[in-house]
Amino acid sequence: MERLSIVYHAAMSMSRAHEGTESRGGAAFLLAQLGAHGAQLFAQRIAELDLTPAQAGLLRLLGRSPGRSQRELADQLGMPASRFVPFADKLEERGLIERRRNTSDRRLYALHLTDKGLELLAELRKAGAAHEQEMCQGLTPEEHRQLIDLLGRMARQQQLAPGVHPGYRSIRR
Amino acid sequence: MERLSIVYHAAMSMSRAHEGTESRGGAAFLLAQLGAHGAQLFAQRIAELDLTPAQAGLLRLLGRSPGRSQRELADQLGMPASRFVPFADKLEERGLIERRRNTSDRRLYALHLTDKGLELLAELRKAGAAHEQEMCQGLTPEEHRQLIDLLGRMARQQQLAPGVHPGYRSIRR
DNA sequence: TATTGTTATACTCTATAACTATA
DNA sequence: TATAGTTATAGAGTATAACAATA
Repeated sequence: MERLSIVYHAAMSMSRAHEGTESRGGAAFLLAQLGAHGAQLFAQRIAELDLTPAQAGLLRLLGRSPGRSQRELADQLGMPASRFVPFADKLEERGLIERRRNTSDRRLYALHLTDKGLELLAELRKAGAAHEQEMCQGLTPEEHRQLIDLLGRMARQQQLAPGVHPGYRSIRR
Repeated sequence: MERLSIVYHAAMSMSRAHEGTESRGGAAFLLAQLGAHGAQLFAQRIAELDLTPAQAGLLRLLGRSPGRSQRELADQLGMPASRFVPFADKLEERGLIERRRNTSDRRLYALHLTDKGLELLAELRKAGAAHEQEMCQGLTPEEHRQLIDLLGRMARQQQLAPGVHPGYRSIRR
């Protein structure tokens, strides 16, 4: 594997020799650039579902672990509880999520997806798969796997929680 | 406080349980996650130089191509001209850049780095190199080259301009 | 008349903190 | 007394658009 990728890298360097040796910066800059670009594309894509990235994040979160309290969810999405309330209100008005009172501790709401919310989450996953294709269309399947491996290890090494990223705050609709 | 530690332990036990085979999402999600994370780290790092990411972007831009007009620069940084004025004002007050009237077309200002600005740009480049190291410390040198190659090709395929990324707008100080 | 740079204003976000109800 | 959820408010940040100077 290691030897193969070295050979591959050398081959690509040669094939790129024609196209000039433009410097696009280091990995960190490229990550920021591609990450922001991809987030923009994804935001545009899910706008067709009338969703913002933060709303999509909440739907995904509820799909994986339903019944969480608003405060837990707000923390995980990186927003203050006071902002979470009107944020959840909109989704509730659209019939995508519902608040259920916790019977043992009546201060807490447990948030759940409705059937309609589940359907939209399925649409969202299709959009995510299409987005992945769009972003990685320049890579071979093997390179695609390689990239996911490298990025996954970096994410773990940076102690990033799987499935939650700190950029929801800054992406506008 | 109590709540935070519960969340923390839950997250840690999750990531430990699935270590190795944990799904961290596709490449697009990892790019967004790592890009946002890296941008945050970088913002913290250059805050020691009393710079925001957007300010750093302008200094780098002027380092590569001095003498541009404010409007050109505002467009490239993705901000309206009306916001660019007070933005450049601050850097001018700090003696990092200067506005020079274009003699042939007296409507235009040509923006240049001062000597002090050039010195700070050198510091900025050191910070950038250290940041690159911090982000990629989990990779071997060969893997690092591989990653830059893959990302660079993706960036070109997505028609992203080298050295400018669309995220300056959304990153806060 | 068009364009660069500038200023003013109105608007959107956002966080802080006060408030209620439950514990 | 402490916490979940909610509401109110004040402040920051922003874009829109009007303005002045020059072409």
